[in-house]
Amino acid sequence: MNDDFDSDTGDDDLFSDDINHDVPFHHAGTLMELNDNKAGMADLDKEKISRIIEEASKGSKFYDHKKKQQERIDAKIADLLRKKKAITEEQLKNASAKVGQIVRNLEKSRDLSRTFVHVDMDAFYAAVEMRDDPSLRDKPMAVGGPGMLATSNYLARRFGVRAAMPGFIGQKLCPDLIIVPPNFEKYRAVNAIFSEVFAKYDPNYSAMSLDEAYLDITEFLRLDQNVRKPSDLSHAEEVVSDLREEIFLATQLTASAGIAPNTLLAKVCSDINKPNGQFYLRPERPVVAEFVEKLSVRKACGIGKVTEQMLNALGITTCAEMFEQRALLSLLFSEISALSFLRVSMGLGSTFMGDSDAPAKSVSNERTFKATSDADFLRDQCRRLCEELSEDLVRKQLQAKSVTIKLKTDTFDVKTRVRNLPEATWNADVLCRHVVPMLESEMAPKRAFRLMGVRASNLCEKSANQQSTLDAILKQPSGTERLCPVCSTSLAKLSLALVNAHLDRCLSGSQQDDVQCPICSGFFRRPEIEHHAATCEGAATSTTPSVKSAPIRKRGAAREDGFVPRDECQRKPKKQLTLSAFFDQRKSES
DNA sequence: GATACTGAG
DNA sequence: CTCTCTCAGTATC
Ligand SMILES: Nc1ccn([C@H]2C[C@H](O)[C@@H](COP(=O)(O)OP(=O)(O)OP(=O)(O)O)O2)c(=O)n1
Ligand SMILES: [Mg+2]
Repeated sequence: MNDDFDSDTGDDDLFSDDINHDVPFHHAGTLMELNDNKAGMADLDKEKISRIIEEASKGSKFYDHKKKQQERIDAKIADLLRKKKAITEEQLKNASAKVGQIVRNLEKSRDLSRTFVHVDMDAFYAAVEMRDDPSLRDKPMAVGGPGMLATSNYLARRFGVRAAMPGFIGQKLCPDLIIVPPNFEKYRAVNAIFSEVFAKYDPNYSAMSLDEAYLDITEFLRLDQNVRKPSDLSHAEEVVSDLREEIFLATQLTASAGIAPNTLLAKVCSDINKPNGQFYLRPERPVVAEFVEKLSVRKACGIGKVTEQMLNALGITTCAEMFEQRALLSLLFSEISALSFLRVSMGLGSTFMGDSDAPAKSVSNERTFKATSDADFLRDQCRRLCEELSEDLVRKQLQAKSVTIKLKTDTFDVKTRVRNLPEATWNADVLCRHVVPMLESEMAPKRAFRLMGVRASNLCEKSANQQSTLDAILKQPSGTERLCPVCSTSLAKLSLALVNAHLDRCLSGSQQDDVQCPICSGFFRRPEIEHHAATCEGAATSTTPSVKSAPIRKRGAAREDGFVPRDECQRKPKKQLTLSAFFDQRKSES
């Protein structure tokens, strides 16, 4: 075991200047200039920040919930420490031997041959808003609403204003804080622009969100023949500097980047010289070892607030300490967790690109509202969530075999209930018929909810085969009226949800005579529903969103339990095609 | 298999 | 007044 990971690291200061290459740009008077005013007159220190936050939240239901949550974590930690106490020398010795073997294997698998870059836009949403409204540039601002902030600019961060903080608390920390509502379409458009830059450096880049991506530039470096001025910078640093410059020229926004031999390290590195900087970690084992040694475990992607607390309780703060305790950790945590801790502490990370086109495993839709126990309101909310989810499923050409309802009480306690469906579906009515009973069994006169959500999982994709038939349908001249391919009823005036409901029912060959109107929940005979629904919908959309009372649901005959006719979405490869064709049509119209 | 928990952005 | 939303993976029973 003398080949332990940290056994041969030198004493050189590997963070000295010749290794830590910070490469800022020097655009005169651009965004994001932190007037580095010293012991900030306006700045708030940590004490003051937490005091204000504390005062703003004390006594609230949210605060109480957080407290209870923390108590559960403390109990878990106490458990962990008890478990640790019970471990014998003998067990530790055995574990140590086992882990030693794993360490050797991991070490053998270490690959320093590839160059990964993690690119992360600086204060992304806020930077876009500042770019487009110069009056915001020298002011503390955040993007979001009074209830929640998505991010803040760097000036606001000095006051402690951060992402995932409610806006009203942000304003207590910083009375001059300007809160701008988000423009997601804009961020998507900006993302599309700099994504083209990513693609030039790695056509296989992997986007993690609208503002960050991993690139493997190994290949690019091999092919890059650009002649550059002599400099202290490595080839990789030059290239990444170019990349960031290109992003800036294309968007007027700055990005930060980390360059390292794997994605885990690249991500950590992108944070080091943020904003508008980059950090290069040389692909040499001792350099990586030294780097990781001092690294706080919290910096590793996957180790969050809770795990950090647990590790801290074991006396582990840095990755070096985590490596020292590897045998103990293998006894206290699951195999998966222990292995991931070990990899982090050795500075090992992924050296290949994640599947960016991996199929989705779930699709969900949830909404927070004013806490209520009103049954009609909740059922109505539930139905809307199902309808919206259904549209999403159709758009993505996915059907669900399981559906989950999520409820959050006014005290912030969350409950989820799943139900497996007899047949995969994307039909809003079907989803709804399964979800509503789950909702009802959780409702109690006393209990008020502040959030409801519906999730589709166990997804199956509609086949490409079906997709092609759909294309044929779409080729119809745009002037022609859209008819239901099964019953030939005109569908021109119906909304996406209604067309969905109609087609699904028609295509399923359902024998059911009663059809429930998705708007008013009333039941109608098949030939009448389309006309009714069109008018009903017109009325509904013109009224305020918070319609308290939908008409009472009358239920004719049998089948309370949301039973789905067996052939609802079975068979009919061809007809399903038709269905999706319709939706694509509608989508391109709107 | 169902539900809760953790983490990310 | 006012503490998000979506998705993935893991833990626990
Ligand atoms: N809880 C969160 C965290 C982030 N975001 C959004 C807003 C951010 O602009 C964007 C990118 O997230 P980052 O963590 O990269 O944060 P920023 O880009 O805003 O700042 P930084 O400069 O620290 O990267 O994602 C969000 O909506 N909700
Ligand atoms: Mg960012």
